[in-house]
Amino acid sequence: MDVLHRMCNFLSSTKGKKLLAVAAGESRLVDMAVTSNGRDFESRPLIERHYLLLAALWLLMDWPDRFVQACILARTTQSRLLSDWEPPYWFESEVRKRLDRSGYTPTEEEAKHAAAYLERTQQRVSGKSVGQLIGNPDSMAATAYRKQKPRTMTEEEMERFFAGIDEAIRSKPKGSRARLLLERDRAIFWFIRLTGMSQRQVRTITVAEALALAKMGRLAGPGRSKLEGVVLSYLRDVRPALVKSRDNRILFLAANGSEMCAEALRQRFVGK
DNA sequence: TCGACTGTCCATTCATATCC
DNA sequence: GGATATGAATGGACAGTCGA
Repeated sequence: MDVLHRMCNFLSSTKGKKLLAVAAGESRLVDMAVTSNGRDFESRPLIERHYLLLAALWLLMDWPDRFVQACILARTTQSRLLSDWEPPYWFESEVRKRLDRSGYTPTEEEAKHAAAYLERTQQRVSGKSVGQLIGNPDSMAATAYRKQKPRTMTEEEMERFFAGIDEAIRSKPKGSRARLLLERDRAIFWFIRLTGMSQRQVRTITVAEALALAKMGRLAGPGRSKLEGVVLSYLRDVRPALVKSRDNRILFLAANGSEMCAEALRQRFVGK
């Protein structure tokens, strides 16, 4: 009962919404929007509770095979399922044993099932998508579905990309942390686009170096004035709200005021 | 207003691939 | 072969949200 209650809450949370989607898709439940506004299970409308309960029951039937398969498809790992509570042994042991992805090597059979699921749900079958589903995009099993390297974005696609970021920025309240970080991301993207720098160079470039590059760098014409505009507006509107120490000379800062790590930068890119 | 809770951001760690 | 990039798993910190 404890697990069922926990699953109902988990499925309605952001971290559990992918698992809920898989449960709805696989069980042929009528898909229904569940608001993730921090409410607990008891305070949700009856129809939502009914839906969540059905999804949780479906997942826990045929324990543990169905549950594990759904978690793999939803990329839900043991740490998300086991954090912040004390699960019963029967639940914890199976979850740890079968959903701990560290050092995991997927089989061809698993890749085949993942590809079939992607096709069934009308998603693109690629090395990356199959690899993500089976937990290791670099595995031999996933590589078999790999096609060619992604091409470089066209100018038109690039414009749409930046328009998307602008739209996301406008959707956030002025002065909010989320808006601030999006504005920083936009500056980073423009900086990379205009300078062609690697992510490592962009992470470590100082304010002085960036200003020098913008004012007298190798860029010519509109590119240079655009770069200068990007740097100056970032320094005026965004960086002062992120910087914690006056001694910090790094241009692009993480939300905590320190230099961004490679993974953080990559995650921001991938998320866009 | 405040406390509980959720969601987001990102640092750390490890494994592997790619480039020079 | 070393340096660097990429990708995944994990968990802590903290901002945001909501109800009492």
